[in-house]
Amino acid sequence: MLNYSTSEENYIKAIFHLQHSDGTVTTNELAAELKTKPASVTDMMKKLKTKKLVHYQAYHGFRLSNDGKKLALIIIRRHRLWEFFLAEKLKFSWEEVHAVAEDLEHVSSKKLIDKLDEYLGFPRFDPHGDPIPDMNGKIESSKQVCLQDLPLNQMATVCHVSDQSKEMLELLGHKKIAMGTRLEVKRRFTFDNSLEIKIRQPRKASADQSAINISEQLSKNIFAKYDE
Amino acid sequence: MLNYSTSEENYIKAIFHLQHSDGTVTTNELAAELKTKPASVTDMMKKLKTKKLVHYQAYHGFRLSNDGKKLALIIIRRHRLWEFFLAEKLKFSWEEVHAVAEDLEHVSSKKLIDKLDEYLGFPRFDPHGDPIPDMNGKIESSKQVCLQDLPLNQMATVCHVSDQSKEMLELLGHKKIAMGTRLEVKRRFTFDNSLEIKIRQPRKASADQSAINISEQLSKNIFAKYDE
DNA sequence: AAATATTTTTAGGCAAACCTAAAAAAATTC
DNA sequence: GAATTTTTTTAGGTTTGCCTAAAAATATTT
Ligand SMILES: [Mn+2]
Ligand SMILES: [Mn+2]
Ligand SMILES: [Mn+2]
Ligand SMILES: [Mn+2]
Repeated sequence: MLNYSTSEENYIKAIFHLQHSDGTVTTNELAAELKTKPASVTDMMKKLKTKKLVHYQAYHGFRLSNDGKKLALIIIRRHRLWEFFLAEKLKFSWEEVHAVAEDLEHVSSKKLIDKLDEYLGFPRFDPHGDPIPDMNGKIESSKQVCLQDLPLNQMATVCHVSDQSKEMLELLGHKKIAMGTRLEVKRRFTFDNSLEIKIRQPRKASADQSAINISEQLSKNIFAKYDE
Repeated sequence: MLNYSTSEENYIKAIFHLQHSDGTVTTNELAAELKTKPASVTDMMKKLKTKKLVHYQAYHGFRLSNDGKKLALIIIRRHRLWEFFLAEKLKFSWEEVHAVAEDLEHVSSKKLIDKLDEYLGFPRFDPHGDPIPDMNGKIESSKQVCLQDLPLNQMATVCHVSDQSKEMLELLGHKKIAMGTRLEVKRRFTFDNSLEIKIRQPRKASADQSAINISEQLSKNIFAKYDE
């Protein structure tokens, strides 16, 4: 595998994070994620396409190729191992590790990362609970939990609904929740254990991100997997 | 202190390494050190001058300003701490650490480096025996040794001659060795403990780098300090 | 001190990664 | 399905860091 610039790596990682199962990623989404302009994204997509890291057709979004996915997992592996090192060994606090790892992840020596992994005792999760890909890019799929058990602000993808009654489906339809819907819990009200959640609209960058409410009963029947 | 690019940092560090006591550094020297072209060096010197990191006058070489020196010591601190980490904790071999540290040194979080320093137990020397600057940029001046005790290929600066007789000075003059001469020992012959040394010509980039021979008797009377 | 050789700078260009503004395509609304 | 809005791309520009070739300054020889 060749060597990629910091910028290319940041794009690849961002696409990986935005892209889920099915998903193609849009120009505006990626621009928002990377705090850059849509025109810059288009430039970069053309380049990444010639390097065969993404599938891209003008005006129709893009997704990682197999090589692109492999690369993304390498970068995520680096990132999370460094986060673990910073928290575990250097006693950085939980919230500080990300920013520093954002730079360290671009040091590309494979030997460095594999030795670091060994030194740390092959940790399986980073300080945020996200799984660390192994040497072969294998990543533990994070467990599925019901919405009640989801940490606040943890983006997750709906993957299971335990009650499939007509009434339940009616409610889900109304709330615009379906299999594959990506959401995060923004607040938990202790009075009645109701949740305030935000649904991430696919193919809409900054569209109606308004929060909706979920009763405890409903939340216990919706299961989701943490997004990476 | 502001943030500098990887390229700027590499230039600053290279100037520091080439510049000794007195010394101004020349365009060709720096170009050779950085494996770049003289024209690129001139471009960068103009920029570093406007940033007040070097004193530079066209056609008359350059040297680091006080700020430039401070920055150089920060980068060298990072570099050597990472080398120590790689060798000591990750069990990298002696010769492997440099290349990796060359990248890690550009991750600029001060907190990262200070915590790393603490984690490593405030080491005073890197795996090559070079001193590690402390948090304030203070660096231990490396000890002076006679040429016999100098490790092979360790660039050093002549700083003392114990025998000052006419005969000795005549010989030194002939061999073109003087106070401040920079040299390195290339071979040691076990038969008679004579040394083959190379003298680095100041203000001449790739000039007559031919090796000369030094008898054991002479070598024991010449003292030098490791260069950084 | 002239002539010659070497070193350094200038001039002009290129690639990467950004940007703004305008044009084109796609999606949405009427 | 036509009009409007939104998204995406194109066109053209900037900065950084590099390059080659030519010109200018300095150093060395003769
Ligand atoms: Mn990054
Ligand atoms: Mn993390
Ligand atoms: Mn470096
Ligand atoms: Mn070293």
